[in-house]
Amino acid sequence: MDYQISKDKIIITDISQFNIEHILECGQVFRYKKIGENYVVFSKDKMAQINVIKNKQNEIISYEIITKNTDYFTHYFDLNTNYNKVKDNILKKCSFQNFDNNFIKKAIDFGYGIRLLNQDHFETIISFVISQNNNIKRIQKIVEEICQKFGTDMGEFYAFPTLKQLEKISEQDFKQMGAGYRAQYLVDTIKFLKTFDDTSFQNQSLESQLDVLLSVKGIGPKVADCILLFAYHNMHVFPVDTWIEKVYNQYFSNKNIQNLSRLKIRQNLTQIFGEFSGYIQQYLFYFQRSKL
DNA sequence: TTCCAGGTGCATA
DNA sequence: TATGCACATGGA
Repeated sequence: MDYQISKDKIIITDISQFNIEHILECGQVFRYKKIGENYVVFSKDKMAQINVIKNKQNEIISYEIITKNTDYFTHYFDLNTNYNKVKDNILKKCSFQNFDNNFIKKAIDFGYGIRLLNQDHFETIISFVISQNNNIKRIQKIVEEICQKFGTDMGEFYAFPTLKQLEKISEQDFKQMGAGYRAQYLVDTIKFLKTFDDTSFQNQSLESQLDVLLSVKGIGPKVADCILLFAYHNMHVFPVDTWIEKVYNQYFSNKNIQNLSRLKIRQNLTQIFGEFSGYIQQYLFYFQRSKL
């Protein structure tokens, strides 16, 4: 995708491939604020303000990303991927499978401008442990409180805590911040992160990466998939949560075979979408949730 | 009051 | 291997 980058600003004019509302509100990230039509997003110890630029007819013509960390947010927003090609490839997969792709088209149209973010690894791991059996508003609230109470004061905002800062948080602290029964999972996860070698993890196969993540008490198949998708940008995974389960039962499943296990649903969907699983998963999740 | 949310661990068969 | 239940919390 085309974009112009300078010292403290990135300008995006291809608005078919970038829609900040859809990118941030589609459920992949929890640390952002909406200010009018503009957004501020926080990642690790960095922030970016995304301004919507309109013409006289009140139509969006571009976005500007204001940040001191242009390189970081170029990668964060996945700006070097062409999402028009991604969408074409998803639809090709459907036709190759001789698949009724009408609702897929609808979901992709609805979520136009979604991009799969490259989020901070540890922040994503902690956030998605909190996410289990929880709703997005509460997840956002808990993550924000963790930053405010234990992260470094950056002036305009609080950074996500470093590993050293995370180690100081007790199970009782997490409970006080509303984590509920996940508090002990969080403490266990942080203990795991102390011995975690992120570089060697990135060089492992998907299968062994899943093994590593699933060995942590509190990380199951769905959270592991979310971590691999949203932190490590692995598009071969298909996180199946309650919304994707609904999508599957409504559109994909043979009406005679209802209530497949989430594991089986994941198998079927990754078989259809292969290396584009992560992308289509996000469009479908956002589309299904919008129906409420 | 009950149900639900970007589920998981554990006991049981 | 698979199924069923408990687990915190707050909003609808």
